[in-house]
Amino acid sequence: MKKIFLKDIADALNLSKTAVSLVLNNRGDENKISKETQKRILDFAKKNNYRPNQMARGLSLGKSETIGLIVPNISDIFYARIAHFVEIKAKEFGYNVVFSSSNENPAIEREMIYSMLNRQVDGLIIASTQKNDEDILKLKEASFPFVLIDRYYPNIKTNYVIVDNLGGTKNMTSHLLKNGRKKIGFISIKSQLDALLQRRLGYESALTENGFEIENNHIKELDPFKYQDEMKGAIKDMVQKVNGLDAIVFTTHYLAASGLRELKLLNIAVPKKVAIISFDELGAFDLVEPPITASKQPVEAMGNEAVEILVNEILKKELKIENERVLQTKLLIRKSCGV
Amino acid sequence: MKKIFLKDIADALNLSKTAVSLVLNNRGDENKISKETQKRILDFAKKNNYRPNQMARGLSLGKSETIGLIVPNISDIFYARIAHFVEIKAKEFGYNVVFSSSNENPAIEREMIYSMLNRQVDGLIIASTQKNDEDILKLKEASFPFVLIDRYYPNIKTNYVIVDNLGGTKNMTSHLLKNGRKKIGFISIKSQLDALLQRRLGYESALTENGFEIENNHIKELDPFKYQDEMKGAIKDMVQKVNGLDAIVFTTHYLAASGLRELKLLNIAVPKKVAIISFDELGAFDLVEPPITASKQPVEAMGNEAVEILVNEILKKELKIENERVLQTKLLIRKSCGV
DNA sequence: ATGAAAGCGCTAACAG
DNA sequence: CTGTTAGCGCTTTCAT
Repeated sequence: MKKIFLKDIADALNLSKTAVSLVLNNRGDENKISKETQKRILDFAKKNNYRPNQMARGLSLGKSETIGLIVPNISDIFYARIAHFVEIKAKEFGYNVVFSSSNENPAIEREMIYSMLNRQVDGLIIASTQKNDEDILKLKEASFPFVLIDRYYPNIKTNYVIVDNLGGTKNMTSHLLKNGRKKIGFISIKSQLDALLQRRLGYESALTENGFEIENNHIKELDPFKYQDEMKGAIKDMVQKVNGLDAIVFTTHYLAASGLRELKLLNIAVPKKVAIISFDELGAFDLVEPPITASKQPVEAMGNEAVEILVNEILKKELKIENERVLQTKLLIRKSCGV
Repeated sequence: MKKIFLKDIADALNLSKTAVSLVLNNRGDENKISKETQKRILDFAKKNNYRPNQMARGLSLGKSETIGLIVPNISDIFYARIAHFVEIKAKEFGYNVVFSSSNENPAIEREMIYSMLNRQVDGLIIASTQKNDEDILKLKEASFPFVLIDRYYPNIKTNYVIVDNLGGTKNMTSHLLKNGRKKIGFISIKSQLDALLQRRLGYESALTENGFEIENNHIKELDPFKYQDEMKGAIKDMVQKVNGLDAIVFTTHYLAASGLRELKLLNIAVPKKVAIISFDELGAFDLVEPPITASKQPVEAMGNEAVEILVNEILKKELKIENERVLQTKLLIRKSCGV
């Protein structure tokens, strides 16, 4: 594993660094370097396991062939799966990926954005805290290639790949209604995230369109960092105090998991007494008792499209086409809403 | 967001690049640069949002302040959680992390190792396919800082952070025995991974030490990529053909999930007829019906320790101390083994 | 067809 | 205390 440099191979072969560099970058023909010389170079490089120093290369070229991925939390299975597909697709295009978690903290997100810029990533995929208008705007003004994923800024025109949150939740709520539920609760996270707002709107519009009232005490929005503690109270309130509540829409997989946990502890029969339904799902939602009906997000497509848009953006430099993609979720019907 | 360089600030302040560089790297005092000059530099840099180009810096310094993480699959919740803790700890030490998935393919793993070396990562954390002795040896010979995580090479002396697979599984099997199970099956993945071998040994030693025979038809090792298809047959074989089999040890969380799925489809009562127990767990194992008893891996400690060892290694350069850590799993007793 | 030389942005001897 | 200079390893223009 002794390191060998461009110069070493030029010296060994009695050629100039230029020739070697050109050939190694597939520009031999184009520069009319004899087939034979090319072969000598290629062979020597392979034999000695030549590997260019990417920092030097990057410095010279002004690019790193790396893309940055910033998510709220890489250990959330949803973002882990996004990362997985981003990685695969990025690799197809020859890019590596560096990742960072913002932990929903806009200050950290900002720091991560700049840290990645310093490291000369060629582009950024961001599942933003959505409290960072300023930096997103700066990226945009600087024409730095980036695409928002999962969460976008409704007021800023950017590339993004998101999901139809309103439609998905409306669909979920309608499903409950179709199954005869009359008093449907809604448990979400207290947050400014547009996705969460849309999910609430979806829930509300399904109710309204079906002739139901929106009752404020049917709606709970929990603290993002204390939802586990608050869940029991929320469930008690809704099921025991709000008379006859017979279903709950959960806006995230972890809320649904937590909610089901509490329902079980409180000995409330699901779906008999209360039906539940979840936006997005955990790996084992089909094994849970009862298996939870959920709107599944198209993670693979999200990852793929984000990378495609980004790479497109990186390569086109100036001539940008803004891409705004809204993908559909898919309702997986299981037992938690009754038969 | 106009980019500003070291030279720009030197020019603007009528100083040399040296002075600026020194001050910005906190070596102002050490080089006896006047407090006042230092302040001017710092202020100007902050005001103009100076951010050094890390590729240039890295090239010059011969390091990147980045560590590489190679795992089989970042979308496996186990590795996602490892990645999460690795990231947090790395950040504490000022390192970024780039990740790659090998998809259990040693050729890809090799490619990723070299790709990361090219990108001048300062160190590597690898959950190896364990079929890459050659490259691991090369890293070792080259004294390149790295630590193995989750999977190690028993025959190669390296730094590693793993888990007591044998002990964990032995513990699990004993737990079943203590609960009165007499005919315990074992479902694993067909693989050369030492972890899996150890888990089998743990199972076997628990049986032997308690005076039970090891029956070959109580043991199934499924194809890593087709285990879902093979699971039904395995379960049928064991439960319906192997007379009176009353428990199954699963060596991974996804096997347990898949196994439970099939047991349910076959209408086999868990734990009444067959108890199950899992090595490691999925997020919702406490919600599953029945909640699955599982040996939980200390992911946070694994990630933390791997980074600590690695950083230590990176900074100490020559003077290495080999660290070999074996952490304990924790048995979470739930309902799937009977009361 | 091939090579010399400058330059990417930063760090660090060394000299003053 | 500060500045000059060389150099990290690679690419690329411009001569030859």
